[in-house]
Amino acid sequence: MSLSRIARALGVSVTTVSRALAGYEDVAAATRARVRQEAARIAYKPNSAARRLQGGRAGAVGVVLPNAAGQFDDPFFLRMLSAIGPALESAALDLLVTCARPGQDERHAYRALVENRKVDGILLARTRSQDDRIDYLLDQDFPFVAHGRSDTAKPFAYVDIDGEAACRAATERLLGFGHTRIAMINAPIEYRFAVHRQAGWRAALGAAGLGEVRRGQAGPLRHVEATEENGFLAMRDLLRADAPTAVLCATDRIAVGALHAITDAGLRVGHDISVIGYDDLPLASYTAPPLTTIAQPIERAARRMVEMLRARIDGAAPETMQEIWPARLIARASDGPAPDPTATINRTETPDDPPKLYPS
Amino acid sequence: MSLSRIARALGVSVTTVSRALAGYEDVAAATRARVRQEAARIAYKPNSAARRLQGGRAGAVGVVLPNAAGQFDDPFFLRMLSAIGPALESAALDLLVTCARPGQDERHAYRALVENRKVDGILLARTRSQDDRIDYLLDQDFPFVAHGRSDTAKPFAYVDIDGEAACRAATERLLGFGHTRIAMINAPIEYRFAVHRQAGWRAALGAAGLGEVRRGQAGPLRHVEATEENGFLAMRDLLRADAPTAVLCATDRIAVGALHAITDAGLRVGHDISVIGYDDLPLASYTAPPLTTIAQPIERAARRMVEMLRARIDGAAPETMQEIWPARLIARASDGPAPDPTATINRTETPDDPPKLYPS
DNA sequence: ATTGACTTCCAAAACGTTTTGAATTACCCG
DNA sequence: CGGGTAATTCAAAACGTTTTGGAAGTCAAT
Repeated sequence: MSLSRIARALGVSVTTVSRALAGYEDVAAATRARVRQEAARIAYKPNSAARRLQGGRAGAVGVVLPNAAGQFDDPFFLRMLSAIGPALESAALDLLVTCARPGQDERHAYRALVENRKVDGILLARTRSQDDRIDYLLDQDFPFVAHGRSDTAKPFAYVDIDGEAACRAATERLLGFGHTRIAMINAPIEYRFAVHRQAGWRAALGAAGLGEVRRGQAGPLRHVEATEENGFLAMRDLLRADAPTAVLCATDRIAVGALHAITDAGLRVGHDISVIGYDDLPLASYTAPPLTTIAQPIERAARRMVEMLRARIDGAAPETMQEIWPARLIARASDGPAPDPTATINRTETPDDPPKLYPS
Repeated sequence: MSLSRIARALGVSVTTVSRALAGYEDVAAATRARVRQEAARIAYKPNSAARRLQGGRAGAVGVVLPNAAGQFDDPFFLRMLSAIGPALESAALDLLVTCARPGQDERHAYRALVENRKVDGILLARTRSQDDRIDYLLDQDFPFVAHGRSDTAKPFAYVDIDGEAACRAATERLLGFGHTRIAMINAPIEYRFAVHRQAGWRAALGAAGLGEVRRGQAGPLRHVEATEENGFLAMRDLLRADAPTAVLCATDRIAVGALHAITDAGLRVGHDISVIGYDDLPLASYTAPPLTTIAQPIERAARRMVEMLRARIDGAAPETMQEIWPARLIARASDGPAPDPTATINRTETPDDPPKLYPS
């Protein structure tokens, strides 16, 4: 109704209008100007459905949010979205968001996106070692970029953060403080990021001669879906069973729960027990005490993922699009020197000297 | 390429295939069955662009996320999205997400959605009293549903939470504890929810005979964009200038910052100063101490908004789609009886008895 | 005057649906 | 056997764009 309307008003053909607006050289400068002016006058906006139908491209990119506790409700996804949005906009791509519970729902969501040609490419996060979604997309030869690695035969494009190095550094920091019983509360091990973070932690323990990591030994280990509540429960359990003096948490949300369990037990975070988180949520500066944590450049990674996806959509090969970026430890007040062993003995009782959160 | 492919394979017309799959009665049962079978065999999926072009509908709904601190990064939006997603899916509508900084960017984003016919309707949240977006959409007669009210001449569809009643109840609770200097750290007053929450707080103070709400009087008041940091700064300022014994925070994120400022000053939350938040983030159970706060049924509201939007898209009038739902106070441990006045006098010094966060 | 090269324009096809209006066939009734 | 009704099918148009493959016109060189 609209290109044709301009065409009619000006007495030229639809083709000419189309090409004038697209800036082709084969339309006279004068005509182009007239077309442009009329288009502006009636505030012409191309119909995106028509454009897509003709062009064979959806002009959109898809993201499927995992709709489950510890997943989608994680601020992580908001940060990703907030960076993806503007990056896509500058590429004139729309962002199609779907929600799906991990499992069958999720497979269905990806199939719907691909098969109905609703999007030209997909961004996905929180990769798993064995990842349905990635297997499917590789199998379909559909352009996608992941945040995180996965175990696959064929290569695919990803940006990942080096959680292994980061967690190794964090653990070494704790070792440097003199801790010898350093627990980890990790996310479920099927997530690839959990594998890496755990590997870093374990490597640091091993290098320090605390290699035999078994229950009751140098490195007690728990796996939970990453919510505050699960962090709380896991920490409470650790306090009962394993008596670590330091805990590395796979996410800040876990750490928040852990902090709570520790204070709840009458222990002082940063004195009796050190805690290090991962994510550097805005919140992390405002826990009690402020959380030492690991910051990842999520926004920058997301922007890079969009760049990669555009290249993939244009047919570029994924082999050269595999990047691993460093994370950075942010030292705050939730960790510190290992406690004097004698002080730790009666740790289950309320200490005589109650916690003083912000020593002046 | 696809309806026609089935048609060719079966030796019938495209029309017949289309109508068979759509379930029209005017195609013979036998034919319908054959078509269905062939469609299933080649895994036929309609091309959504073609469908949209023909139908004149976008088959999608838009959400513009405000990309600014204290806004988009608020878990509030994630909760909304996670409820909107499934609700739309059952209506076979896509969700188009755009990010935009409030201001010119934002206007542009809404115009793009409407003018390029990318969506059939829009959902928006965090309404302002004078709201560009709403004015524009009303002016364009474009279907939309808001989370929150606004000052407009024409009626529009919304679901809102009764923040006024909730904040009035929360303030009354504090009054019942014997507090007489009850501050509020509110979000910027241009947000409609801030207006309501403030009105509830003020009404309760007024009814208690503490009506003269002025600086230095019964109800010190601050306005900040809703981040932890701003909550922290505002609370610190309040402690210096106004010495309230209780603080009502417009959001949990503000409350988290406020808690921090209070403990930082050597005061005990729930004893020296009571704090009540608003949102009931998952986090709220895991602050120190656990936060008394107000819970809103965001997910249910979001689902209802989708229902309304579908009706609006189908042409229903907005007058009957204006609902205000109650919120609910969740009592935890961050509030309690007003402190003995004599104890409050030397509140700026570190108390002899340091805070004990979790009294047994 | 013819040829060739440019410049400028356009008709028509294509993308994959849905809808409209009509054609064809089959059947029953008088 | 003619006429009407019902059941089934389909050709064509429409949605709004982009692309393809010329066509028409102009100009300069031959």
